[in-house]
Amino acid sequence: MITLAEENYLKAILSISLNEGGKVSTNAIANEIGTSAASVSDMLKKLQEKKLIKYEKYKGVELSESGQNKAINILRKHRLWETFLVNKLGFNWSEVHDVAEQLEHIQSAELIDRLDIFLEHPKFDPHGEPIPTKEGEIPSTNTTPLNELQVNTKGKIMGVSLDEKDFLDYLTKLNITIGTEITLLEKISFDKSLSIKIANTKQHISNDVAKHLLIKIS
Amino acid sequence: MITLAEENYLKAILSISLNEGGKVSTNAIANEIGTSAASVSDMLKKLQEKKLIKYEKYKGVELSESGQNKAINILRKHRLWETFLVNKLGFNWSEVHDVAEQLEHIQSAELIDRLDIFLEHPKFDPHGEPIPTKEGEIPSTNTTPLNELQVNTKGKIMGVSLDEKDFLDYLTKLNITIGTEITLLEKISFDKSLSIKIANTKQHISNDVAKHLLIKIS
DNA sequence: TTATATTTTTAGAGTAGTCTAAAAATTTAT
DNA sequence: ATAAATTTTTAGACTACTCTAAAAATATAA
Repeated sequence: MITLAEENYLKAILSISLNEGGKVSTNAIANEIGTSAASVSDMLKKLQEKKLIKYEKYKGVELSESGQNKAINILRKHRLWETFLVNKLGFNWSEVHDVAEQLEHIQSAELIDRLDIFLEHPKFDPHGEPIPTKEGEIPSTNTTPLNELQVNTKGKIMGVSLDEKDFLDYLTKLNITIGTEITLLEKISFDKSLSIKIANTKQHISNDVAKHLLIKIS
Repeated sequence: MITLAEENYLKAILSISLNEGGKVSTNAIANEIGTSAASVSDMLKKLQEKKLIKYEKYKGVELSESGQNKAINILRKHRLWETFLVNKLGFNWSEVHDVAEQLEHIQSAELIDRLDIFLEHPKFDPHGEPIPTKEGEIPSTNTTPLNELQVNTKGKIMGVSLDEKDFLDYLTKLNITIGTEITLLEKISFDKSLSIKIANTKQHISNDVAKHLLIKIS
């Protein structure tokens, strides 16, 4: 049986390796989970014994096949629950993360199968992130972070790569949501901030915001 | 903050006192939770310190007002989730207990408010048990266990007071469900078993089954 | 390439919850 | 009303997870 703490470690390792690729460091995990490096070191030993990770002391860690399956399943559950909370219960996209973090640990494959059916097999969650399939595939989205686009490129916002209330509420204030058409007007080299056009209105956003906006070029 | 274990103790104490009334014994709790009396004794001290129960050594325990509020809220969550699982996800009434036992611990008042709205403010769960209100009222049902009825009484099954798979599957096999019209034909004094009539068919059930069938006399 | 800084691990300890065995209190029965 | 049975509590120990402080390993930089 897998414990709640173990599930959170697997999830953290998956999340980091999806963002950075390659082996994951002890410190990166500690930072992601909000715990000490010592605790992480301890837990890595346990996960190693359960064959959920491949781990060599001082050399970093990666998920084993069974560990990756478990982690992807948690991600699937998280994104399905977020979809439920927004599409069925009427939550705002900025309000669902914390509750989904609890719901993702509910143990029942049947429940998730039925939830998936009830939601009519959604492909993306309310933040535009792809929902892993039951078989553990994470569909790729073919999008580019806004800050990597060339000036004068036009595109559509397909998703956001950060699920934090303040960020999402700020986007809402800027009239930015999934599906919004956007044009990159200018890149300021000094602070990497961007001028953009949304619904014929010119706006200015920081690089920190832009890098979490996933664009499909049109 | 209240822990998962503490929530389960409060729930157990509420459940026992709803069934038996009066103070609850250490052994009764140990039995309900499936743990040792020693563990219960330990936990009662902690709950006492948090003012969730009124407890005197060797004298039994009852919920404090705040403890009762918390326990009733857990019961409300359990029954709302069971309703969701059956009414929206299509689970059978015999399959929902274990998942609801997990879901009842999700911490979010907003979630439960919205779930209640989504389900259109159900008054009863799939087993006919009343769903406590947000204010902590448990509506009374005015029903009588089948085994306490007099011979030749006619009535309707309004609920069942036991949420166990085997029991519920057996009822389904007997064509017994919420709303079923039933007539008590005969009480066998030897083993307290009963002859009943359902949909013009005569059937025979044990006292153990009958006592969990809640009847409204018609 | 040797010293310094950073990262990671180990050591030792604390909390929450559990257990068994034994002691203490209460209840029941003669 | 005292002995026996039952219930409850205490004592001591174990697991899972966490922490801080110190030691060990690795990476960086003069």
